[in-house]
Amino acid sequence: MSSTVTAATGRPRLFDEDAVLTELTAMFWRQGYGMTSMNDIVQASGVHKPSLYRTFGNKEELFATVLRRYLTERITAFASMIEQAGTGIDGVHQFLTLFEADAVSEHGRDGCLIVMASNELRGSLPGYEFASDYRQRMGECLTTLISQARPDTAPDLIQARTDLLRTYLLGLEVVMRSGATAEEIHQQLHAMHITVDSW
Amino acid sequence: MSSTVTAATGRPRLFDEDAVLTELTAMFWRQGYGMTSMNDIVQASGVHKPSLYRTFGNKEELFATVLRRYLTERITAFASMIEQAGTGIDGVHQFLTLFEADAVSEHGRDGCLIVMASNELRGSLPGYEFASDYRQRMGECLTTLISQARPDTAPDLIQARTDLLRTYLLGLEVVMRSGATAEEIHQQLHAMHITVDSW
DNA sequence: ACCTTATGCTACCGTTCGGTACATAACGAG
DNA sequence: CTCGTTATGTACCGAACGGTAGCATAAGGT
Repeated sequence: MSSTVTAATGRPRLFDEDAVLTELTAMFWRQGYGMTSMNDIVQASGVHKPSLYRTFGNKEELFATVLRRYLTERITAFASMIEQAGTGIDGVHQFLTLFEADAVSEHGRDGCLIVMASNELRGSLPGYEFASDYRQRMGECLTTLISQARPDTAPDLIQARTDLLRTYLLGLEVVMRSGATAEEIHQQLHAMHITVDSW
Repeated sequence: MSSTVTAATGRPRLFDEDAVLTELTAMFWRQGYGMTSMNDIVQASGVHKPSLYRTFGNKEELFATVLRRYLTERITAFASMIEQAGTGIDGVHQFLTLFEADAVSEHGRDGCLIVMASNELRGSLPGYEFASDYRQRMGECLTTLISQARPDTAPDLIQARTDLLRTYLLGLEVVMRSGATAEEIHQQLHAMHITVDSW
């Protein structure tokens, strides 16, 4: 008897599932959920509708898959920035600079997909439940960063600084998506650099 | 020959245009633009479709009207909060408390309509150009508040504090819309209270 | 009274939406 | 070679979308 893995018989699929998800992530990110039709998705992915439905379920499940994938990648990138930034107060400044570089990039201009989804969709659709998860994971990363900046800070204060920085960054993602220039984003971050100096 | 002003003859309309706009504002605010159909609008307003189109144009123009109206009301409410809050650092704390009271209200849970619109729609539709206007007017109000808090502060620092507070409040509106509890919002604002104390 | 103007309302338009039947093509297993 | 399985692609479905034509009617002005 073979293992529990069933043999993958039948015609192999011609498209790369991961590449398709990457393409569709960019599209949802740009246009939002409601403004992206299944025909748009077919055209962008090059995969015909029945194959999409067989592979990803319906539009809603497809979007949930995209969001899940985006969330893990985003948090990974976030953690990577914090690791790169190093420790001490300079680490926080470094992190803000890394965040800015990401913010003014091509995708950065579109803000955050999770923030966009939680703003557009309420309850009845996916994207909503991802927002609190995103906030929490973001908070864990920032707590690490802030703890390393001033190791002997009281936990309450670390928590407060984490909340401040996190909510501020969420606001910045809104600003980014609403069409701010690179200079404007730079100026916004300057305000946070000054605040960090008082920590 | 009469004057250039044409006489307003004919049957007067039966519905209150302003009341309808109020109702539709709440609806768009809850559901977003894309998720609100014209049939939803007909049902919510009690006005039939042809009357709506005659009065407000098409769906897009109707939404623009709603946004414009919301923007002025929102800024007025914002300025009113700042006026109520008074001067000094206590004034800033007062303002944050007033903001919190508004945030946990029924409409407050839906965040900000402008933020929602600028997140959902990009360029091709209204809501986008309102975002920068909203940010600027919000900034003017906050500059007043912050200038009154510490009258002898350098303009650069006032600008930085304005940027920080404004972007933070935008982030808070995202948090509000993504389903945060009243306690969570209170905790978030605590972080800003602490920061304000260092000003 | 009469004409003008705008109304409420029904029914409908063409288009696009998300989602599917169906026939066929490419594999592995016997 | 045949059979079962899974993918592909065309063509299509009913429903919902935003938007309108048309008509009887109600409220002015003169």
